[in-house]
This record gives sequence, C-alpha cells and structure tokens, in this order.
Amino acid sequence: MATAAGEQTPLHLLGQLPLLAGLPAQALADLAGLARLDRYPAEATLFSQGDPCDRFWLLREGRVKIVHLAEDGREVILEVISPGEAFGGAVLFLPEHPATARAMTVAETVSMPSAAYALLIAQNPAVAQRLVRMLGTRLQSLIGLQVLAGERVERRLAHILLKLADRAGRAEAGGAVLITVPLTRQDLAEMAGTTLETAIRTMSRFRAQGWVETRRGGFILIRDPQALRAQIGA
Amino acid sequence: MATAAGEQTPLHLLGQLPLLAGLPAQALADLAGLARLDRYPAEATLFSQGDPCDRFWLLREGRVKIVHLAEDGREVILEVISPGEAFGGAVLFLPEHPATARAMTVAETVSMPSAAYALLIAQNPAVAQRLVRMLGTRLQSLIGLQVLAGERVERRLAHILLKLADRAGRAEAGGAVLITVPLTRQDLAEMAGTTLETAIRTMSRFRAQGWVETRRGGFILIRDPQALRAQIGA
DNA sequence: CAGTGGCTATGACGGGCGTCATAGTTTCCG
DNA sequence: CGGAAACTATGACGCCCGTCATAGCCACTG
Repeated sequence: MATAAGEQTPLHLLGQLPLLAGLPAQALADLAGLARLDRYPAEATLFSQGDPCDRFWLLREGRVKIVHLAEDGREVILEVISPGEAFGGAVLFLPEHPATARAMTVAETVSMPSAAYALLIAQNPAVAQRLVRMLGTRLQSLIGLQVLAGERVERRLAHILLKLADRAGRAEAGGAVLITVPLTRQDLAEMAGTTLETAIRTMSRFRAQGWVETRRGGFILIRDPQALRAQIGA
Repeated sequence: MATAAGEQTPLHLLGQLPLLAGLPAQALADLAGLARLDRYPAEATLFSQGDPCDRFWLLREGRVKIVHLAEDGREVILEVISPGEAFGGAVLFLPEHPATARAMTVAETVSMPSAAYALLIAQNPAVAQRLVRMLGTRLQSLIGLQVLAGERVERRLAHILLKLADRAGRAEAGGAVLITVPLTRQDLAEMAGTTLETAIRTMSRFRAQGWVETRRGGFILIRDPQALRAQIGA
C-alpha cells in the first residue's frame, strides 16, 4: 500500500506547513531528521481503520479522504483533507486509527513518529494551541454534519457542495466556482450519507436547473452558488 | 438565566477534577482565585448558541446537555455531559458558542475566564495533553454518531441507549442497567435525529419486547442489554 | 473493432418514517 | 379535588428515498 519515495524531508518543506510555522530553526532541523516524505498514487490507502496509530500526518499536496467503514459495509466520508492540514488518529492520542485515509489524487505527505509529535507539542505551546484549534475546527465541521443529518438529501448535498466550494473552490467566470477535488457520484453519496442512485438523481436535478455541471475528471462546477444557497435556506 | 451561588471556588473542589489532577498546589490556588462555582436548577440555560465564548466550563455535579438549534427549529442533542467533563466552546478557542448548554438536572459547574484557561494549558503540558485527549474522545463520539446517521431509527436508538448505559449507567439486579440521566422521549428523539412520535413508537416496541422500561422521573431501565446489542449487530 | 469494466443515468416499486390527528396518562398547582 | 399542562401513546396517510433492474457512455486493452 505505501509506495514511492520515502526520503528524508527537506527542511524547507516542514517550514511551509502552517502548523509548524514560526518554529525555531533548530527544532525544525531536529524534526527533519525524523519526518518522512511520501508520495502516493490516486486511490492508494495511506492507513486503514484499525491499524496501529503510530504516525502523525500532514498533507503537502493533493487530496485525501478520511472514510469510516460501517459494519454493514457502507462507507462514510468524514472529511476531505486539503494541503496543509493534519490528519490521522495520532492527533487524538488514540491507540488505533478510527478511520481509513485514502488518496483521491496523487498525494504527498509528511509524517513523523508519534513520539516526535508528542515531543513537539509538549515543547511548543504555540503548536499545541494551533493543534487544539485545528481539532476544534474539525469538531465543528462534524457538528455541522450531524445537524444536517436530519435534513433532506437535497439540502444535505447542497450544503456539501457549498462547503467544498468554500474550502477547495476556484472562482470562474460569471460567479461560478469550480471544486478542485475530483469527486465521483459515489463520493458525494458517501458524504451526504445516502445511496449512489439518490446522489445521481439529485445531481441530475441540480444540473437540469442549471445550477451545477460536471467536467472531465470528476470536477464539479457550481454555476449558480446563490441558487444552492437558497435551496438550503428554504 | 445564570442563577445562584456565584461564590469563590473552594480549593479542594478544583483538585478533584480529573483534568486538573496532579497540578502543583500553587497553580491550583491561583486558579481558585479566578474560578467560579455556580448552581443551576433543572432546565436552566448555562449559555446559548451564539453567545460570546468567554469562559471554560467543568461540570461538578448533575447532567448538562449540549444542543444545537437548526435553522428550521429542530433541536439536535450533540452530547450529554457527565460530572468531571469539560464543555463549552472555549475548549476550542472559538469566538462564540456553537451550541447551547442546558441543565437536565440540578447542576453545579466550575468555570473560569478564557484567559485563565489559556494560561493553564500554556504552562501545563500535561493538562494540554489531557485536554487534547478529551477533545479526541468527543470527536470520536461524533464520528460514531455520524456513521450511525445512515442507519435505521431502531438501531440508532439502541446504540444511544447502550452508550448512555455505558457512560452513565448503574447496574441493577439481573444484568439490568439503569440510566441515571432523566430523559424524555423528546430527548431521545433529538439524540437519534428523529421525531417525537417515532421515538415513542420505537421505545414502545422495545418495551413490548421486555428490553427496556421507564421509571418515574424519566429514568430508563435497560432490562436486557444483550437484546439491544443484538439489535445493532444484525 | 470488439470486449470489458467503471461511471452515470433513469424507471419501478415498496417500506420506513415524517406528519397530522386523537386520546390516554401523569404531574403539578391552585 | 379539579383542571390544566406536559408527556406518552397509537392510528392513518403519504412521500422521500433505499433497493433492484436496465441501459447508455466513456476509457482502456487486446
């Protein structure tokens, strides 16, 4: 599953990560000796639910989805990780990963042993505080999902598309926004907590309304964000 | 909304809180000067969604529920807080509370200004680490809820009852467990993300099977935990 | 080009559950 | 004790959406 270039991490790559910004040069250098840079092809699994949780991960490039497998075989997408963000259960000091991380595109990660990570936050209150803040953001986004769970699929999907546009969108002509994450209908279904067929049907209706369209490679263009916003407001 | 005894906090009460265990006597004494002890009647609101988030809360006695109000008026119960646990958005360094805290019973809280709390975790890596762990637990429980969201109401309710029994249960004769949190059918509905009627119907079926019964005051007795566990396994 | 596999699309059907309506039961307070 | 309010309970109805089935479209490969 793990692939490719497990080389030592160039110092300057670490310094670019928001979490580690402002760290003393010496601390960065120490980390560089322990951290690892990896490159994964699309669809690769970085770690699986239940695996021992012995590394701390940061995404440098690409997109990674965090999915939880229910006992009945359903997969639930809990989060889509963008570059600069931390992931992996080590964030939570858990013994094993509560979910699976899978690359949605070619992805580059920086990872370090849990021990290095624990030391890092013990010695750098600023990093610890930033980490708590990241956890808080994640918690809040899960709260949002939980509240959404009671609503109709149509509104859940609209919410999800808008959130993705907000977090990983690129403005296009005429107020449109392109979501720069490759998404299949199956992905959307797993985020919205519904089935493939219902996700397709709902997206078809959105397309018929002229609100969205799908481009080559699974990139979704939101042509009328306002209409989607109205959808969730009503 | 806030009521009752806003007295200075006796030192020994602080030391009893798991989060602060092992703190140097001096640090505890400093905190005691800043912290506040409050007492709320049942149904009182401790803080409301949207309020500025300027205190850090710990529950000493009683039960508090954290509820989020959706735009459409639905209320969603995100968490039930038991004694010893921390709550309030300040944990997450948010500007305002993402949800409302409401007492389910008479409740006693210890709270301190955000500033005192920030200082506390900056100066005590052990406390910071314990806090991150608490956040992780909360996150994991939300992940659990999110995964449940896709399932049938019957299974969601069974899950919720078992979780409550685990976290706030008292063993009774014959393998039965009493949930020591007063719960209305409406509460169950808001936890399971369903309606009052469906929650009542489902509980009626559970009762007809002899799996649960409701006692005076809204206390639910789980007479056959195994049967409920089988319910969620199948 | 034919063949295969993955993704998208659309129809048909049935059931779980949300919604509305009614009523019994418990709690509480004058 | 009586009456109101809150909670629990149960039936009827309809729709959203999960499930099953079929098919078109595109990419890739031999």
